[in-house]
Amino acid sequence: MSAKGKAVRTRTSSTEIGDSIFDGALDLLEEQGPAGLTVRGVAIRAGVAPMGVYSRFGSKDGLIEALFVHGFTTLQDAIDSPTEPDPLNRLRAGCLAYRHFALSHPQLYHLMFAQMMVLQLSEESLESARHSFATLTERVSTAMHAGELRSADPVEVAQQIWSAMHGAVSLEIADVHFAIDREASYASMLDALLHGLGAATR
Amino acid sequence: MSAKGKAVRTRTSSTEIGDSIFDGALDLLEEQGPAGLTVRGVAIRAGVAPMGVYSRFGSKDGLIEALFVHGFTTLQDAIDSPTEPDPLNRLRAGCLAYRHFALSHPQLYHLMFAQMMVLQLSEESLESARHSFATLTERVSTAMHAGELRSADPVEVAQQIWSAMHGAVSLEIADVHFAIDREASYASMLDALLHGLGAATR
DNA sequence: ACAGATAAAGAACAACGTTCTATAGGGAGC
DNA sequence: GCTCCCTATAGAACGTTGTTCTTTATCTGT
Repeated sequence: MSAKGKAVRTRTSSTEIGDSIFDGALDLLEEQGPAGLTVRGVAIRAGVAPMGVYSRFGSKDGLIEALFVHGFTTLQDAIDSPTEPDPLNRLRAGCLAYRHFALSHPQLYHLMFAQMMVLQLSEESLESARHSFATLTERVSTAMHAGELRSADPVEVAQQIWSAMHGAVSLEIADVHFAIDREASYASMLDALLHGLGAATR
Repeated sequence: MSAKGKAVRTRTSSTEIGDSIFDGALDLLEEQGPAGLTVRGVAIRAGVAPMGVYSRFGSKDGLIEALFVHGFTTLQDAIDSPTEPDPLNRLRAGCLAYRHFALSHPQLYHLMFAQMMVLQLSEESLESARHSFATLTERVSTAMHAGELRSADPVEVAQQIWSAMHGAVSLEIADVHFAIDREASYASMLDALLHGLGAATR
């Protein structure tokens, strides 16, 4: 309050706004799910005005799109991070890391795939999803060349593996999972599929 | 308009309102996706007042829950409908019917799983999801008893199959599918998994 | 036929995403 | 350092949404 009784406007340094909003959105999303992602809620969390979402991300959808890209970029890193010398083991470890990412960020993972049917996504954003798929395909291809998986179109095989992983973690984070040991169930499904694709029994 | 210039209220027979709203919601959902599912939009489509959603379904969420139950009930029928004499073939046909259902009702399928992470669902509604899973488990169990799948906990195995199916169709209806022949890709993944679970090579 | 309960229609309210208006930060020029 | 102007920030207003409240018509029981 100023000496004249008028409210004093505070103003955030413009270099911090984008990050504050993005971090606030990420936090609110995991804490409250998609219902927590309101423009006002994010702005309050970030300590800025709601208009900041529009100047920085263009719209609420733009903010969601930024979360989408961040999610796929992080997912790609997860698939890519294992460094086992054996190609099949490296692929498998990447698949385990996939689940770990999803379970560590359940709401973000859910948003990434849910928004594909909802949001009008830019080519650039879709590219981030494609990159994570390409990383998986590359790992599959390497295991094929090493003779550890039956030779086939690596894209087709990667699609199958991705489908299985996505289905498993989606049901798991939604708590629609009736198996007792969820981690073992995921590993077992993965091994059954890899075996069906030509891997030696694990 | 009455002779006195006052609008004449029309009133729908109460036995029709619930069905009109539900059918309107189902149509709008498939035509426009979740964004089309507004209370006013559904009411207009059904030719009733928005308040009808509340008296019949309790809330917008209640309407969505009715769609959820309808979806899972229909999905269960799809899994259950094949009558092939051979248990493994019957299971496999049910899995193909699963995909057919999802592709025929992409938005409904998406809503069914998306809402699991969003909606506070009644025990009754969750039971409809469990019933469709139980049907799949039963089919798995029968194939095991016939010696066509390796003996294991049928729940665990059904969970794996469901995960793979769910992942595959989810990515397919979201158009995140890089394989050339999607139907063949699904069948191939299914067969690889069933083979890994003990089925003779198809 | 009449009365009362209930649910249907229509209006109003609070919260939402978005756009508009007022204000302050930051950079350029002197 | 000071002034001016542009831009982005905060705050307010607007249209749409889900929901609740009020009015009105249907339905049931006597």
